[in-house]
Amino acid sequence: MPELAEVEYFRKQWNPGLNHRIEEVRIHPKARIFRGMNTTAFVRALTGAALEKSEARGKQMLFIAKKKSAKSRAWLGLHLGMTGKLRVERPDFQPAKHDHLILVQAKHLLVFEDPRLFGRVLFAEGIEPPAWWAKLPPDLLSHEFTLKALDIFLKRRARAPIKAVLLMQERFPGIGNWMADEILWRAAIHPKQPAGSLGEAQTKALYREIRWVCREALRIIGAKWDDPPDSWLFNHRWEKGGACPRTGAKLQHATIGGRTTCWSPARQKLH
DNA sequence: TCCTATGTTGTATG
DNA sequence: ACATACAACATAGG
Repeated sequence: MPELAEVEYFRKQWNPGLNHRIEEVRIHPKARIFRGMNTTAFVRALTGAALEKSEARGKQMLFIAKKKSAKSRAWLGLHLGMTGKLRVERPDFQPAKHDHLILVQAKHLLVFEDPRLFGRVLFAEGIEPPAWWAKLPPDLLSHEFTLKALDIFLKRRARAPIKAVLLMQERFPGIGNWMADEILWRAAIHPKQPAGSLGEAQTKALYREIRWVCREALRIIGAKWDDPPDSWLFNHRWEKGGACPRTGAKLQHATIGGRTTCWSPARQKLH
């Protein structure tokens, strides 16, 4: 489910737990979301610590916790994979099958559920943010994501279809399958077009629509999970026999870059 | 039964 | 070393 805006929405679901102590940590230690980590140290570090703040960068989230009078902090990274969700429950809630991580507080349970287990938990202790957080690529709405940076990346991935390139988190953190399709539809670029073959005007349009879709998705979905208006491709891409909201022509589907892709052949032509 | 699903990663190949 | 493509991961629902 979660791309940029959905991740931001889920991050805020744990806001009721900020500035409150974690009394207990309940986990399914063998769940795949904990792969590669020391769950014993993880539970020990978080138990008794207070949640200070949280941040989201692309599809990654960071929760910071600190024990009273400790110098070092506990850095909890969460990735929601395909089906992860964060939610809050009352303290007497009985965990369900896919609730793999629960931070128990006096007034709330902070729950991470993930049926398909493609999500991931990261953890570190220390004074400085860990490398897996500090080294994330620049936000697409920051000044560091420039037209020039976009152009350089497209030319390095010259032969890959632009749809596949937009899914690369090292340059487009937070973009997922539906956002990539929405961006290409707005920029009138065919998803199969090789990234290195975009002309100057196309690259500019792509840059503009990347920023626009990120901003609007965060505003509409990230805040309250409202539905985008019907003028978006988003509302039509999964409809049976769906039509392009701008041309009225029938939408087309194919697997591109390993993912089901939707586009409007009337707007997005292969050059 | 078979196909699909808003994601990443390990591995093979060029 | 770098770029590209794709199976694999695990579960539920149509």
